[in-house]
Amino acid sequence: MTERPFHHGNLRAELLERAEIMLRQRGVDELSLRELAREAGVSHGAPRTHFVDRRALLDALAVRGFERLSASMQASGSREPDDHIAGLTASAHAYVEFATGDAALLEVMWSAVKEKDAAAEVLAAVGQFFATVEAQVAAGIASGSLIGHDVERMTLLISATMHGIGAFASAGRTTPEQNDALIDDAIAGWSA
Amino acid sequence: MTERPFHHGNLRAELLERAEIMLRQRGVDELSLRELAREAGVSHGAPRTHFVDRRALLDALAVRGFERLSASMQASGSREPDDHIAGLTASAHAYVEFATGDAALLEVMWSAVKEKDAAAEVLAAVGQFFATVEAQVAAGIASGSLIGHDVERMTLLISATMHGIGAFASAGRTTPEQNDALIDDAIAGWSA
DNA sequence: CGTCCAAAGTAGACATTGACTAGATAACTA
DNA sequence: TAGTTATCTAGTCAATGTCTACTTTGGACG
Repeated sequence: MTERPFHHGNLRAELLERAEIMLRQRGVDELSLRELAREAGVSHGAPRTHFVDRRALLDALAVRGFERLSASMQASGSREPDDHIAGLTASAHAYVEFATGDAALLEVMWSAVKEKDAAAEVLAAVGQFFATVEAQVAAGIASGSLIGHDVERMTLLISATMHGIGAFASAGRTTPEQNDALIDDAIAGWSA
Repeated sequence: MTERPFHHGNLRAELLERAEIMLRQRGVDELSLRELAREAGVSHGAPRTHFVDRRALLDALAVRGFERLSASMQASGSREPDDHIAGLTASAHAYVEFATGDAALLEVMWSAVKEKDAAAEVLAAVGQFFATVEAQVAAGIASGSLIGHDVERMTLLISATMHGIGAFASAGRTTPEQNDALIDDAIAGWSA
């Protein structure tokens, strides 16, 4: 019988880890701090040391989520350094994949951004996300393969469309094949 | 002192009414059945007669929401019976307006659709929503002012884009002027 | 008109949860 | 080694959703 030590040693990380899994399996509403603590084998008050309240945990999850999403989109997009349209398409695919694979987390992410007094780290993380898209859009416009003069406007439009397709996909309104088609249609409409 | 009668007489309607307001003011998380009952001046168990559980109330709100949204979009869209592009644009504006004015409700609506075992009435309501968009899209394609051969595909794409713009708008990522510009840009890309 | 019944609402209970507090314990540091 | 601080425990509290047994009301029906 391994005695459980007083100090967990890595509680914060484990809570985030387990929370992400629980989120994926059961959604935000079922995410309970106490249950998380139970699973991690600590007392119900322990999480408070690392997260002042439930929202702080969700904010931390949101930040991690945006980081992972941005990284994934950047990786996908840069696999085709010469064809910006293909890169943007790959990036959009990555977004939609994230939206279906981690629907609840994505909700948490945008909902954290939406909060009246959103945390600074969350805003920074969204900023990084938009910056990722903007870089690809800017490259596309600069190379002449994307229409539109205003980079910011195009970035918003493309982000919004990705977001919408992802939302429908995660709502089960579309099939994977339809998602691909929608992404292609969308980007085709804005290609020069 | 008006004695409160045992029978409220119209509790179900009043609960929905108050819930919608509370949703608008404080979001889903703050929506409490007990508080609703208190405000309506009934006991905490009374709502159970009309809504088996919290989710049933949210489902009912979702249905009402979709009905109102669909009606609003239909009204906006049909104000320009000859110009289908203008009609679609007006319809999109109506969606975004709904998204900003009733952000929490819209969340409840899509979240109700997303539920594993979504209620039949909810699915019917979403169906009506999509049918509304589809009618406008079909008219646009038939008249030759909208590109695309596949009505369903175009309906999904346009719905998703509206949804995305609405989401960003309600998240405060865009200004009203930007919303207008985004809608115009999007539809312009798909105009023949 | 009186009786009976189903619908509507009451009131109390229960488990669960997020939040807060005081105190115990371990780890680091000077 | 002593003191300080971060970490965790355990107890408490109010609020909530849900459930159940009971009461009240309005209407249908003989």
